[in-house]
Amino acid sequence: MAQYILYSTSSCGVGEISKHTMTFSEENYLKTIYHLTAVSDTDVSTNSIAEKMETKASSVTDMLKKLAEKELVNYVKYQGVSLTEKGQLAAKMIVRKHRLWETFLVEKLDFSWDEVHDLAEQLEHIKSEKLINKLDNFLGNPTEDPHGDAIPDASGRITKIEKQLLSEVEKNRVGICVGVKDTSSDFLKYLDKQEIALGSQIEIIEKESFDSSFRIRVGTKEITISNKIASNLYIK
Amino acid sequence: MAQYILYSTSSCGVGEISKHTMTFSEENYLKTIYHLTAVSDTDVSTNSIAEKMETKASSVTDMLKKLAEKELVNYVKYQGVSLTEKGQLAAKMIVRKHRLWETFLVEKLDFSWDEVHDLAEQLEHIKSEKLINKLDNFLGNPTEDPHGDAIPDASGRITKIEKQLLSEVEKNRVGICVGVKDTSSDFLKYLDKQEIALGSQIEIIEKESFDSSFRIRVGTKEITISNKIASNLYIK
DNA sequence: ATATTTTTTTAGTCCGGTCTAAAAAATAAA
DNA sequence: TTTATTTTTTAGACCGGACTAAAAAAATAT
Ligand SMILES: [Mn+2]
Ligand SMILES: [Mn+2]
Ligand SMILES: [Mn+2]
Ligand SMILES: [Mn+2]
Repeated sequence: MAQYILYSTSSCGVGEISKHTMTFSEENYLKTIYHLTAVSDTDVSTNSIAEKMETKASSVTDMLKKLAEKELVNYVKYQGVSLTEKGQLAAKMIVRKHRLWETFLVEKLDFSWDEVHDLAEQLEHIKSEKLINKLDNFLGNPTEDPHGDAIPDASGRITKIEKQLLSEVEKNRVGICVGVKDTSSDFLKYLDKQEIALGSQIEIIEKESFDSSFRIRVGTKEITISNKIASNLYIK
Repeated sequence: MAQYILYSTSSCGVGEISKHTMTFSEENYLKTIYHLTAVSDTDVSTNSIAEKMETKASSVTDMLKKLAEKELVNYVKYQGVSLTEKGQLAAKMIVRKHRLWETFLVEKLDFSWDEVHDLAEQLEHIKSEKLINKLDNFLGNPTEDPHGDAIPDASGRITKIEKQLLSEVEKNRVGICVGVKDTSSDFLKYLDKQEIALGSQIEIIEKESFDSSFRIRVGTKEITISNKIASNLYIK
């Protein structure tokens, strides 16, 4: 009875993963685990995956076994899951595709930043290394997507940009908006309404201690934003 | 016991079909029926679908029932199948997507015409009317794809170009190569080797009656091509 | 240390899409 | 017109990926 204890010993290149073709479902699970790992850095729980994917824990367990069988995750039952080298690389390639497609949609097809995520959820599953590398080139090898998120390069490397949540920045600091944490359409449309975009200059005028709201100057005009807004905006 | 006799009475617009989301498989069946109809114009047989899709007749029968249930095809058992108005429009939209993506890959990403079909087989299933219309615009609303096939417009209309198979053209005629019938990578690479491309001028110098081969001038140079080649090249 | 609650896994079902084998209908041959 | 062949459909199974309900393990509370 296999216990799915599969620790990757040798590393592997991008070429390896593209041989075994993955299903959409497998790709979505890998991507979710990758994103969950990024925030907590510990092993990821079955429930957290289920919650994020809006599925049931039992479905997650099933899939974790399959992914472990394919050596994409380290899975020990009741003890959560983590990505193997191979799994991490595969996940990064999906994220790469997602973010490059988002960039294409905004830069070339004139979509607005709140429309592209759902489309990229489809496009990220198109299987072709050549296509994505040509697309990358066509776009001028961008390092960030329309939401300010880093785009992994063809070998999976990420150049991470130092940025801080607006909510964790001291009064009087002036910075440039370089990213958003929440990428929901609602939030992005709110930012459009307030004329906050990537590249906007933001100055913190006042922090209200009572409700942790912020008085900021964005461009020329002064506005008040809630703490929830401030904690979803990255500045540099 | 339903007999699947579903004749479409009222016509329907593009908006209609985009509501009910189709599976990849359903889309592939529709597209196949569409293409088979184009050549014979009579009802399409179960076996011909199976052959073209490299699947089994029993699988086809199953799917035809489902498509009939959704009023995408007129299906009477043992009597073949045809597309309803709704089904034909849906099929055209898939073909539209396929050919626009092929055009994008060749025109913008610098793929060669023998590489794009398989990729377009994936991309044609991306669900978004807005995306495909924006892509169409980005490409300058092309009317033909890289193989000379007509691209249906947003409402499904096709401007068909008069063209003839090279094999059916009389001696001494001079024409422009405007399309290929076979779009296999092998055939397209052969044409590359012979420096025959869309737009090439072709003059028929001689028809060899013994093996029906052709002596042609393409550009400056003179070459001999088999009847099989000639019957897969369209000229105007 | 024991009982309770939460998390995770297992067992069993379902659905879409495929398959094989066998039955039924349509077509072709005798 | 009867027989043989081909085409098509049905019956039953499998697989991937989801679900519910119940069991088992882990975490928390008493
Ligand atoms: Mn996104
Ligand atoms: Mn993004
Ligand atoms: Mn094609
Ligand atoms: Mn084509």
